[in-house]
Formats: sequence, C-alpha cells, structure tokens
Amino acid sequence: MTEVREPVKKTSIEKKEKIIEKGFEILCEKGFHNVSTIDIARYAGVSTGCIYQYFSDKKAIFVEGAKICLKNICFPLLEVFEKYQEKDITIEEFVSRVLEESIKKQNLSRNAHQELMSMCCLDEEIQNIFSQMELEVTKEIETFLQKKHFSLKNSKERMHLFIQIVDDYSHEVIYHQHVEYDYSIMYEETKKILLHLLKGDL
Amino acid sequence: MTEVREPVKKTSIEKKEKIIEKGFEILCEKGFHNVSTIDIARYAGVSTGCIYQYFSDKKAIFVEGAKICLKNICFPLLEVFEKYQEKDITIEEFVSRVLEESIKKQNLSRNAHQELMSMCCLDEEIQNIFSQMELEVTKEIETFLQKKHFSLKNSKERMHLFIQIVDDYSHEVIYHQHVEYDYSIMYEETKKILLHLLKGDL
Amino acid sequence: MTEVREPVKKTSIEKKEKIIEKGFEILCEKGFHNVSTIDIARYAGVSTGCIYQYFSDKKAIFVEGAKICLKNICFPLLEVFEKYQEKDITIEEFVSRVLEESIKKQNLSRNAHQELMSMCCLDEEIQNIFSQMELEVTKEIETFLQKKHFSLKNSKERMHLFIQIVDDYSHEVIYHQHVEYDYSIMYEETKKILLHLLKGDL
Amino acid sequence: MTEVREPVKKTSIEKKEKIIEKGFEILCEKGFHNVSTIDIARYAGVSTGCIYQYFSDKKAIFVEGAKICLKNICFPLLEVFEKYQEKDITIEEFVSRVLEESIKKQNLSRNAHQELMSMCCLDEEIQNIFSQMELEVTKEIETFLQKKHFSLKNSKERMHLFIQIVDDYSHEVIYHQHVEYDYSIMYEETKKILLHLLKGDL
DNA sequence: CATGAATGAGAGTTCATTCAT
DNA sequence: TATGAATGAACTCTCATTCAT
Repeated sequence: MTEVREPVKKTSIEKKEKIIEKGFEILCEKGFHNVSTIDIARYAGVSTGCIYQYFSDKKAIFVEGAKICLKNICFPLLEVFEKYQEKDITIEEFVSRVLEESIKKQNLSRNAHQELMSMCCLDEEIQNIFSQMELEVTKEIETFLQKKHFSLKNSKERMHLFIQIVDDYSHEVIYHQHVEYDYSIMYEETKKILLHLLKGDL
Repeated sequence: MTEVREPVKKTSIEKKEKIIEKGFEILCEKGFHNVSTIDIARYAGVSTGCIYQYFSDKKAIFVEGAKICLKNICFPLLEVFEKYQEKDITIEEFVSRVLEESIKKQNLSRNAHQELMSMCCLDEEIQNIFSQMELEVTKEIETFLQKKHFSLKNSKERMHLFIQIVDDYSHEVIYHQHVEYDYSIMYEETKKILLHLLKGDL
Repeated sequence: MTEVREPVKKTSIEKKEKIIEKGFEILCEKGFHNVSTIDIARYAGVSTGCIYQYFSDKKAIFVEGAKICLKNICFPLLEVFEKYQEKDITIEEFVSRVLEESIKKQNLSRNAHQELMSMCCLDEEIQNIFSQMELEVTKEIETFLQKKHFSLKNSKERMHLFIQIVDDYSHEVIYHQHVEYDYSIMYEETKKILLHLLKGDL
Repeated sequence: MTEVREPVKKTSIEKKEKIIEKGFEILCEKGFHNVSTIDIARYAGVSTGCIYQYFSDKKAIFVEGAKICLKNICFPLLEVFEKYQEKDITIEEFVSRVLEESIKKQNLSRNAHQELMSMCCLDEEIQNIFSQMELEVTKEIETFLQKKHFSLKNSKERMHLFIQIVDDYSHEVIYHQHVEYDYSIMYEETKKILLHLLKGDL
C-alpha cells in the first residue's frame, strides 16, 4: 500500500473534500459494490491516482463520508435539544421537532441511509462509528431532560429505544412507503411512544 | 443464462437444499460480495457447475435462502399467536412469549439478519419478500387480537410499530451488545411499549 | 475417452442416424460453437450419454453429418451426368441442369453450406472430405465428356474451375443476395463460362 | 461492458495496433474459438485488462483486424488498376498483374483468409465488411475499363464473377495444393476466363 | 444399453491498485 | 503532486465429457 498523505495546500484539501463528498454521494446512490474507483474519480473530477494519495483504499472514502453524513444527521437533532433547553417548550413539542428534523435530514441523504445500513451490518469500522454517534446523542438528550428537571428511570435504555424508534419512523416514512399505512396515524402513534419514553410513566 | 432444472431425484433435491442452506449460511457470514460461487460450491460440497443447474445465478441462492430464513423467523411468532389463541393467556404473557421466541430464532440465524438487511436495502426482490412477510405477520396478530376481543384503533400502523420494535429489540440483544445497556431493563421497557401498542391505551 | 461402440441392433442404428441427422441440422443452423451437446441430445431426442456411445466427441457428429451432406449435394450432380450420358442432350442443356440441380440442393441445406465452409477452413479432417468429393465429381464429369466424344485439354484443371464456379454461383444466389446484381444476368454469364470450360474453345 | 477508450499517447496507439496485429494473427492461425483472450494478450505482449481498454470484446479485435486485412488485400489490386490506367498496358497484361498481386497478398495473410471466410459465414458484421470491399473493387475496375474505352455489358455481374474467380484462384494456389493439379495450367485457364469477362465477347 | 446429474477446467470480463511519466 | 494507462488476480458462468444408477 502506497503511503497516504495528508494534504496541506488549500487546493489539495479541497480535492480531498471533493472526493469524500462526491465519492460518498455516488457510492450511496449506486451501492458500494456497483461503483468503481474510476467512477468515483470521474464523478469527483480527479484522477484515480489522486484518490490513492489521500485514501488507502475505496472503503476509506466511504468511511470518511459516513462520518460526515452521520454528523449531519445527528447535529440537527442535537441542535433541537440545545435550542429548546432554555426555552419554555413542552416535551410534546420537543418530540415533534425531533421527528420533523430527523425526517428532514434523512430526506437530504436518502440513499445514504440505505447504504450506511448495509455497510454497517458488514463492516465493524462503520458499526463503531454508528455506536459512537448513538452514545453522543444519548448523552445530549439526557442533559436536556435534566435541565428540564425530568429525572428518568432507566434513562440509557430508554434513550436507545427513543433513538431507534425515531430512526425507524423516519426511515419508514422516507423509503418503505407501504401503501397500506396511514402515515399521519403512524406519526401520532410514534409520538405517543416517544413521549411516554421521555415522561417515564409507561 | 443456461436453463435451470428442478431436481426430482431424492439425492438431487438434497443437493439443492444443501446449496441453499450452506450457501445462504456462508453468504450471510461473510457478506454477499465477499463470497464467490466457488466458495459456495466448496462449502456446500458440490461443484460450481452443479450450482448453476439449480440456480440461475448467485443471487438466486441468496433469495431462496432468504425466503426460508424469513419463514423460520416468522413461523415461530405465528405459532405463538396460534398457540395462545384458545388458551387463557394474558396479553402480558403473550408479549413475553413473542419477544423470547423472536430472540431464540434470530440467534439461530445470527449473521443472516445482518446480510438480509443489507441486501434488503439494495435489492428490490429481497425488499418485496420482506414486505410480504410483514403483511402476513400483521394479519396474524390482528386475528389473534380479535379472538381475544380486543378492538384496536389504528391497528395496521400499530402492528407495524409492534413488529419493528420486536425486531429492533432482538437484533440489539443479539448483535450490538452495547456494554452500557442493561438488557433486562431494555426488555422491560420494550415490553411496556409493546403492551401499550396492543392495549391501545397509550 | 470412453470406447465408442458401433450399434448393431436396429433401434440403436436408428438412434445413431437420428443423432447425425438432427445433430448436423442444428449444428449448421446455429453454428458449431453455439450449440452444446445437450442441445444436440435434446434435439435428437436422446440423452447426452447416448451420444458418447456412438461418437468420440462433438466434432465426430459434425463430420459424419458433413459426409452425408456432401454426398447429398454431389449425388444429384452425378445423377445429372448419368441421366444425360445416353440421351441426346446438348452441352448447353447439360450446363443448365447442373446449375439448377446445384441450387436446388444447396437450398435444401442452406445453413449447412455456411457451416461446412467454416469448418472446412479450420479443420483438416473436413478439408479432406471436401477434396475427396471434388475428385469424385471431377472424374464423373470427365467420363461424361468422353462418352460425348469431347476430348478436353487440361481437363482436370478445367473441371476444378467448373465445380468451383458452379458452387460460387449457387452460393451467391442463395445467400449473398446482393441487391445490386441481376441474378438472371449472373446466370447467363456463369453459363457462358461453364460452357466454354467444357467446350475447350476459350 | 466497460467503456472503451481511444488511445492518444503514441505508446498507447502502438499498443492498440499491436493488439490488432498480433491478435488477428493468432486468431486466424488457430481459429477464433480456439484462442482465448489470455492467449491474445500474451501473444501481443500486453495484459488482459489492457485489451479491454481498447476493445469491447474479443470479436472487436477480430473485426478491426479483418478490416485492415481486407484493405491490405484490396489495395494492391486497386493499385494495379490505377498504375495501368494511364500506361499502354494490354488487357492481357492487366489480368496477369491482378492474379499475381492477389496471390502475393494472400500469401502474406495465409490463415487470415481461412478464418475470415469462417467468420464471414457466421457473423453479419464481417459479412458486411466483405460486401463493402467487393463493391469498392468493382467500382474501381469499372472505372479502369471505361478509361480503356471498354464498354462492358452486364458489367456489375461480370465484375462479381471476376473478383470471385480471382479469389478462388489465389486461394486454391495457396492452400488446397491439390497434388493432381498443374497450377501453371490452372493459371492459364483462369486467365482466359478473366479476359473474356473483361472483353465481353464470351 | 440408456440416462442425465455432476464435474471442473477454462472461458470472457472486471476493477482495485500501481507506477512511469 | 497529478495523471491515467497498465496490470493481473479474481470474478461469474459455461459446457464437453464422465459415470453411477
């Protein structure tokens, strides 16, 4: 394996970022195994050789992209938490914001989520990134609840369920589109579960 | 594509079944794209040519395996429903049985679930199999509830959430093994949500 | 290579003949390399194993078929020679009959000729069969001419040209179908050449 | 099918040409179906991957080679026509030159002709290349004759016969080598036919 | 004798990675 | 640094041939 360099020149940094951005985009759109490094290079507007200057292999591009993508998904949620920590917002409104924000962000990276799930299942490195992110969000919500003077029993486990259900919901809304389901009802039912998870009176 | 034959002789049927069983096993364990047809043949104890007598291509083996695997996951659940339809079982006990059965079955096919999720995301054929199975289970639960004289509001959407959460739970228990979580607490919290989904008083 | 048996039972002889007939037919129609032994077996209504009882390999079927096919093409010509040896037929009429008969026969085995030419070029065994046949026809024409009291100078070489041109003509008429050519004119021009080859007064 | 690139660098152009030259050579020598892409690569001194950079598949190499080969066969003939258009050459001498040139060229590409005929019979693409070439030569001869003030009846059909017989002759001389024939006699007889075709007084 | 399931070497083709320019 | 032509191992799939039944 050729030595991987870290770019220092401004133009080089931009090049690396371009590869991550465009590379992750096309990898997610077409699926990791259906995209060649030549495709990535062409799509990012660089040469194949250039890719191997900044990345050890094809997977590394995906991993870098995944990290950024997850941050982009998580940060809006974290922002919601922060935004409403000081304000006089009800828990009900909070849950609504979280769901809305989650859908909004997943919509921005439709295919990304599919491919992320795929890779997550098969690749330990990606799995760890996921875990790490979940922990961060979990902590943030707990802080939020404490500030709101909610003392939650079994908070860690409930937060996990909370995140999982938020994720399931937005995933279902965006992709599956089961024709049999009424998504406004699904929304209400999901909200009820989330609320009870936060309120602790299940 | 060479014609695909359906085996009639007993030994041939066994051979086809062996390819599905062993093939699906190794495909799930190592990931679809990390296993060659030669690997599958060797692992199943047949020749590569033999594989192409009964399957049009590599994916066909996975699809056949996936169908059986999903049946194996779903049937135990359906059995639970049937088993307790006539008996004097409480809803609480019912939910416990469902969770236990779900974990038991997923344990039998650890890696399968990971690879299934992967492929499900990327392949429409697998997606449809999943959808079909969910519908079947949904109907079965509804029948069960009717026999128990529960009339459920928003039943379809709740059933979807029910199945999803059961699946999340057993998946989490088996794979993620987040060290931070207390799985007996997770179990209790999950049960509470499931119960409320069935009772309708959320 | 398993021993090849010569069939003795009547049904077996019929089976071998069926394989040659049907096998050669499909080999010519689709091209030697585009037909598998399984195709041949199915088309001839026998098992693949059966083929290897009477033929050492796939090529052997083609060779046997080619021999018969060439006989079928040559014999009608030879018949023409014989038929008109005793009768009071003019050389002009004779040439017409030869051309007509040649076309008629090639029409009966359209694709055969194409595939024969292909194989002839690449395979010495087929080449020899061709040479042998040409010699036979050559001799026959000479005999015919002697009976008609034509003593021909350079007869062997002229006969070769004769056969070649007859073959070219019928091949052109049947396959090429160049839209630019008027085939009745081609017929007349060809006849003139052939006549002069026989008459010796070129 | 991976995209096919057109080489621009001098070394790459040479590489592509090498593949055509050497590839066509070995394909003709051993027969299209008896040569693998690995054989071609090895014989041309490149990697298998390199072949697929410049050619969509194995057949494409053959087609490119065939085009060049046919040009090499036809151009010397066309040159003969041009060369003697202005000069005070007799038709008799002209025919001699054509036959000599045809043999000379076919000798340079012995096996090519065999394989070309094979493929021509089975592949429409090659057939078309052949037809195209024949038309070109036909036109050229007609032009030649007009300049010599020969007005030929049935010129198209006669030109077709002319080309066919030239081809037959040189093919026979080079390959068949029937021991029974005296090739100097064959030469004289062929010349007579060709002359009469041009002179129109058959 | 007949069968056709099984074999496995070998086919054409792809693509992550390298390296001379 | 940047390039993209070149590499060749590895892939999926085919089919002439064999052999247990």
